[in-house]
Amino acid sequence: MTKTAKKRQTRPGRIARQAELLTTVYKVVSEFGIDAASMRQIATRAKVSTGTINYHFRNKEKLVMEALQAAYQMTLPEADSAHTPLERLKGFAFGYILHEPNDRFWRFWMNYTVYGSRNEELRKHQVHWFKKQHSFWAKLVREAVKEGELPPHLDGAETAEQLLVFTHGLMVRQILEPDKKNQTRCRKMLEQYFARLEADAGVCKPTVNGTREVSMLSRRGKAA
Amino acid sequence: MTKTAKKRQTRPGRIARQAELLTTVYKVVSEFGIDAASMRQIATRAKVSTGTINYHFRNKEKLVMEALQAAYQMTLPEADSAHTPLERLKGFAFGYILHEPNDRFWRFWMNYTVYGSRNEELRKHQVHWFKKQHSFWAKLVREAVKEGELPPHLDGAETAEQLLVFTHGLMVRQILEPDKKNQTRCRKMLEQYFARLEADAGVCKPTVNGTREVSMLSRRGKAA
Amino acid sequence: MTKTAKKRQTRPGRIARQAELLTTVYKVVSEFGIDAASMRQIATRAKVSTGTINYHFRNKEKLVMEALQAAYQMTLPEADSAHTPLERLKGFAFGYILHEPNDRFWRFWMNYTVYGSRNEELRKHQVHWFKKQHSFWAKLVREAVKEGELPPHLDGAETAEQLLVFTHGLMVRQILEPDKKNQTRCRKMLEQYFARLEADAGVCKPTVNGTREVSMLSRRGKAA
Amino acid sequence: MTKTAKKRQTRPGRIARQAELLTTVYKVVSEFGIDAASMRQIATRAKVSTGTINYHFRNKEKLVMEALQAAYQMTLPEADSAHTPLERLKGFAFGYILHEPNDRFWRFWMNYTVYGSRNEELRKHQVHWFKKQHSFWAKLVREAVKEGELPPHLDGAETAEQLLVFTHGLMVRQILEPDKKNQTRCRKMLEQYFARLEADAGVCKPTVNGTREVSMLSRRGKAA
DNA sequence: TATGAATGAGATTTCATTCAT
DNA sequence: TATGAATGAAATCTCATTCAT
Repeated sequence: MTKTAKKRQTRPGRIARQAELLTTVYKVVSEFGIDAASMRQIATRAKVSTGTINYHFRNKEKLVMEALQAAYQMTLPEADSAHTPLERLKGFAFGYILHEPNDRFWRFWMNYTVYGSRNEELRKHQVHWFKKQHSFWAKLVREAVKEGELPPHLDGAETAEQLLVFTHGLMVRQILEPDKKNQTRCRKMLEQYFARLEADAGVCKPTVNGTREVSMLSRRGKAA
Repeated sequence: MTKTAKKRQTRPGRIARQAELLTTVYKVVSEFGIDAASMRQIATRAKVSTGTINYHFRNKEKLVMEALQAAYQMTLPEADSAHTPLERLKGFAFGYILHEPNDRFWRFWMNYTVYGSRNEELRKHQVHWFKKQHSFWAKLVREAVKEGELPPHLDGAETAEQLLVFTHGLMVRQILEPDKKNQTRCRKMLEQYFARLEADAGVCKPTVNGTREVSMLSRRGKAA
Repeated sequence: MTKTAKKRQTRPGRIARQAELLTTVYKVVSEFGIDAASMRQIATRAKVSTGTINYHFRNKEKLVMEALQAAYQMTLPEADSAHTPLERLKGFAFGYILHEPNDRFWRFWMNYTVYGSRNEELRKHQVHWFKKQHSFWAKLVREAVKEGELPPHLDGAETAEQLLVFTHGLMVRQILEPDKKNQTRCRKMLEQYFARLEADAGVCKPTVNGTREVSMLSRRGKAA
Repeated sequence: MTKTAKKRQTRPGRIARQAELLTTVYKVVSEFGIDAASMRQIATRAKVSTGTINYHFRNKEKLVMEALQAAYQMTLPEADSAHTPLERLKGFAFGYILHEPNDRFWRFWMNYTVYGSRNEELRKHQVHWFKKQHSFWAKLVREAVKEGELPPHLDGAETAEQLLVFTHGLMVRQILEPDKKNQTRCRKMLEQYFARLEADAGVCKPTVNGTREVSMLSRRGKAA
């Protein structure tokens, strides 16, 4: 077989072309799902030939994986400063409330995730990005705690994970009913989630009153 | 030719045959996803011919819809008594922690849900069942409140919806990493969720006044 | 093989049932064509099971053949008296002008004819009926000539055949454009055809003036 | 496995390939009819894969339509000069007398026409070509009248239409009985048709005055 | 690099027919 | 007689991928 991985050098022009392509992939997949998005459809929409796609990306699977990668890179790193850690965390979390154009990303993400349940390579890939996201959110939580925006007893990793679970749940909810009304409801639920977090999430593990006091203190400390 | 009349065994009757088929569908779809589950594969696994499937169910879409219906009917109505409302609610919620064999149902559910984002009929179908589930959980919450198992200020519908969102999020999390360790972590998160719920989720909607002492105490402590 | 032609006796009740069935066949085929008319569709429309059809008629081909037979028998033998031969001939010929419900018969006939071009048995069958029709029309022409309704020089067989050709052409024309306007035009063409026939078709073979006179005589004879 | 790369020969180019394919379609359909001509059969006969056909033509319907188009373009425009208008008209009309290889075209045409009775798009297509043909014949009739080859009272459009009807009828007749003997008979009928046309069809539309004595005489005789 | 015609496997679906009841 | 579930072959069409240009 001539499957001897001809490593292609990155050359100028090539990158722009590829980025365009990946954007198309991500659009088409978000609309039709991975299985139903055909290479021809993608090629047509991207205004290249099918041959070109298979030339650049070995096959469909690789193409989709690279598209996820690119999508993540487009979406995630809007990590600017000029905002407090909590504001930034909220910014990311509310990104899960679907609205043009970010819903495309999440639709793609959902398709990819579910598809991953029957393709180990894709799943690993997805987990990799999930972990990155998780640790980033955890860091933000810790910073927010340090700056007194969140109660001090909150564990970064744990709080981040729970928040991620909740936001993923919201996404499922919105995919189930993608109308405006439901989006508003979901936004409210997320606001409540944060309200509870900021006010007092001390109940979570330490049901003893001792810890509770700490929580109260922290609130007062904030009020002071 | 080997056309030596393969004598068909006495047929198991229409209903039995259909139930068998739907079980197979649900297995295959949970493993491969809706698009990747081919009619032939389903037929082979169910040991019928492809013609038989299309004879009973008009087409793939209808088949999958009926499979969901059947799966729901198998899974949901384990609404026994002999348990308190909260126990029963927990029972349902912890059903979202994947473990053989119920994980199959949820994998199927996830595939169906995501698929529904590009098939209005399926989506409607899914929403229908979601609403049923939601109102059932809401009822359980209200009963639990009435019996003092949950804080009095909790709104049935709202609490149920938030819980559903969280459990759906847990499901996504488990599909992303379907190993034992993660399942344990998810179970813990759900336990914490309930702990918080039982103890005091009073921040969310603090509009109620003075019914449950414990809750109120904690509030007062906060106010102090 | 158990293909030992179980000759089924004709029993009361059976005939009515069969007639009903054949009518349905003929309706369905006229709408969809022979290939596209499925046994299931016919069965459903006739409100019997597919098994019943295959029980009565060995297979689809036989079924369609019997349907033509039945259709011919329904359509053709409206050979009453109380009309002059020419009137009756016209009656048959104008039957080729499509209008509910006789158009169904001709649509069926056309499908059958074209289908016959790749099925010798059906073709033979069709030819058989065509010949019957032809000789009947020829007889009517001869009678019309005898009674002075048509010019004396007309040959029965030949005139009938030409008329049949023309009417078949009209049918094709009407299938091509099945609107009212075209039907009217076709009717006019047929009227003209008859006008020419009655007036003087003497030109056809004998271009000499001699025969022409005869023609004139016959007309006068009628007027006298 | 015998997957030993069957080297494809250098491809004959898009247009050549398509023309080849359409010729095959037209052959196969003329033999088996539209419904019975399977894509696979066509593919096999054309020595391409089924994929190739569906790549070039979207689907069977489009394929058949293009085949008719191509067939028309191959058959019709043999409009040379060096012949008088009447000769050319006769040339076209006698084209309806089936004989290799033009019978293929007419078989195809008949199948297409009948099929059109249940497919509006095909029917429209067929009507379009019919109209073209009709206006061309009408023009020839007018030219023939002008040159004195045909009686002056003949209306171009009407005469052409009647002639077309007759020839279509002859085609049906020949499909019904496709043997030599019948072909000869049909040819004779067409000759007679022309003979009558050339001599005097003055009865049809007696609105003209006095040009052709014979015709007028016969009319007067009738009036007397 | 890029193209797009060509491929052939495989997907869904339909169909005439069989046969246990 | 009559039924209708079951069959498996075959039909149409789609798809990822290859490869000569």
